Amino acid sequence: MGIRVWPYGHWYDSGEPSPYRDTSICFSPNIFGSALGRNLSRAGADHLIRLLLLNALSSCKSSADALAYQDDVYIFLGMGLSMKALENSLPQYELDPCDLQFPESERLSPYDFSSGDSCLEIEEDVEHLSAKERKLLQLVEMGFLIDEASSAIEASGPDTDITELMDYISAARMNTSDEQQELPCQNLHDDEQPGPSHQHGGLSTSKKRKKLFKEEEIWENKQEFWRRKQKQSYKKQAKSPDYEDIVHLPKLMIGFGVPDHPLHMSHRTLPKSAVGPPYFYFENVAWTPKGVWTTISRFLYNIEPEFIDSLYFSAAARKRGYIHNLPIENRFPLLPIPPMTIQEFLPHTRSWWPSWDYRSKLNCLQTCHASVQTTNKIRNALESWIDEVPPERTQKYVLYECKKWNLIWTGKNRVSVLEPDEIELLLGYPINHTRGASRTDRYKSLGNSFQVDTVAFHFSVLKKMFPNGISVLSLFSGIGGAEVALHRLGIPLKNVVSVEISEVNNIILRGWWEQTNQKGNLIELGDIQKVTGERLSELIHSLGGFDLIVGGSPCNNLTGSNRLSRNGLAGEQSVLFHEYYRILYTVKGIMDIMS
DNA sequence: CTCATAATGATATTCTGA
DNA sequence: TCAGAATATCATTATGAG
Repeated sequence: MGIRVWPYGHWYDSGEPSPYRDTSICFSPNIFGSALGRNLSRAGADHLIRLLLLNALSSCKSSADALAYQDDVYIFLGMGLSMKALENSLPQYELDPCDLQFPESERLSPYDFSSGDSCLEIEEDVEHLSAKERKLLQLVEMGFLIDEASSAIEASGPDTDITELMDYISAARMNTSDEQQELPCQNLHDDEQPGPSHQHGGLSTSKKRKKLFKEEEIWENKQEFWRRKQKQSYKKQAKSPDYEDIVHLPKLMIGFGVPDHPLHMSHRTLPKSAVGPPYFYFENVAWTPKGVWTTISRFLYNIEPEFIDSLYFSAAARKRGYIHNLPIENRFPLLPIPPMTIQEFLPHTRSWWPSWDYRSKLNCLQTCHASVQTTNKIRNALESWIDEVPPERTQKYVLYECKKWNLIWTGKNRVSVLEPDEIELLLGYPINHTRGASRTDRYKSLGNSFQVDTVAFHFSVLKKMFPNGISVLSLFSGIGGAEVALHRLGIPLKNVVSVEISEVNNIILRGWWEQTNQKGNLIELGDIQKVTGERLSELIHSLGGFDLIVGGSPCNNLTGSNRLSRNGLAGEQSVLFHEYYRILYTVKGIMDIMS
């Protein structure tokens, strides 16, 4: 007897007998698509089940978890079933990972069936700095030059106490120079100290220089430190063998085309299985760790991601990848067109904007902003250059910080962070959209949201299709970027089911819904992991299906700004990507049955 | 408890000049 | 063409005040 593999969304409705009646098993359609709905041979099923169990058991967080993730396999256990039960239901299969023919790279770590705990521990964090490097960086941050710091460590060993190392360096300085050299932290305002970092810009001999700022000095040294470290790691790693498998980001991030730009692509053909209804729209950051977009695309019908920089829609950059099955013909931009440069958007900054700050666009709006310390340091560094243009090294330092933190000029030598109101406008939201939440929360929610004009450009094709309103399933809604975009396009919102766990964001969306006098239904669901197939089925039957499924899954573990847990798709928050396509497949499955 | 503040690197990619 | 430099990046955490 063969074993039938059921696509999730069909199993509970079909009434056909299955050896796993209480367990639904779903594979990524691209990997096991050929197995879906077919009767497999005993051997084929055997292999599949083994593969599935191995993957599931090694990636499941605990036996009580209903959901198990692995890049290419997705399992959903039916109600009341635990991993244990699944395991018990298959006693005939000897589960020994070693006798399976996995490629070495996919070999799973040993696991223990009796323990419910995870066997998938994230490997020890990306190897941090070595003890030696840590010491070196510490000294560099104190203002010592890299070369003297590293020779001190070479001589005394990496375990030497930091104060001893400092003594060593000052002693060494005494020997190499007749002049008394003081420690950098104590005195940086006098004449130069010898060292490589002073060769920048050939200014070391200039009498014009009045002050040598500690901040600039340390910044330059740190840059040098990371440059050297990068060089080392570059040498170490040869070119990656699976280079071709990786989705490459386009040089010009214009996707399939943006307004006022020659079209890159006028139409495309989608795989049959991906064609709507419903339409779907997925978003995430463009710059992810290697291979992430390849994986995402594989789960979403191998559709080519559309990489777009919101630079072409506003005064701020926002590089994102979008995977969707919307038509791309006859798109039109949202009106009015917002200001496209910083100077147009913030005219009052013009009078303070130095000529050497060549920026006309802001960088990506993030969830964090610069500290007052940073802006003070910049002011201090600039204030000594009365009536003259600061030297190149100062300009470089200031520009680096301004770009990094999106600082704008609000006074003579004074830079400031953007206000939440300004960010709202830059992202295309109505002003005061997030008002009411704490300042911190506003920055956070806005930093995590869609750029409305960009999304609206993609959604504009829906306007003709749904003149009587649209039903939207909005996953990871946040502050409602998709809803705002549709509303601004003039597409009536018939039903909106918003799945968002953050109460702050829910309040913001609800507030907007009321303020804009929406006539449709707003249904709020909290935790996406608790949205079951049954619940979706109820909703689909009562609302008559969804026209659009939109969502941007958490990017926390993908973005380069994350210093601590940039673990890729397996990371704590970004793993919820799997929920996106689980729900997409489920809804698609249920709607297929209905039609 | 909430809120604000400040300190905390690393990576992938593009650019550039020889 | 290519090595090295330059650039950009939807963040997390500890801490302290109220």
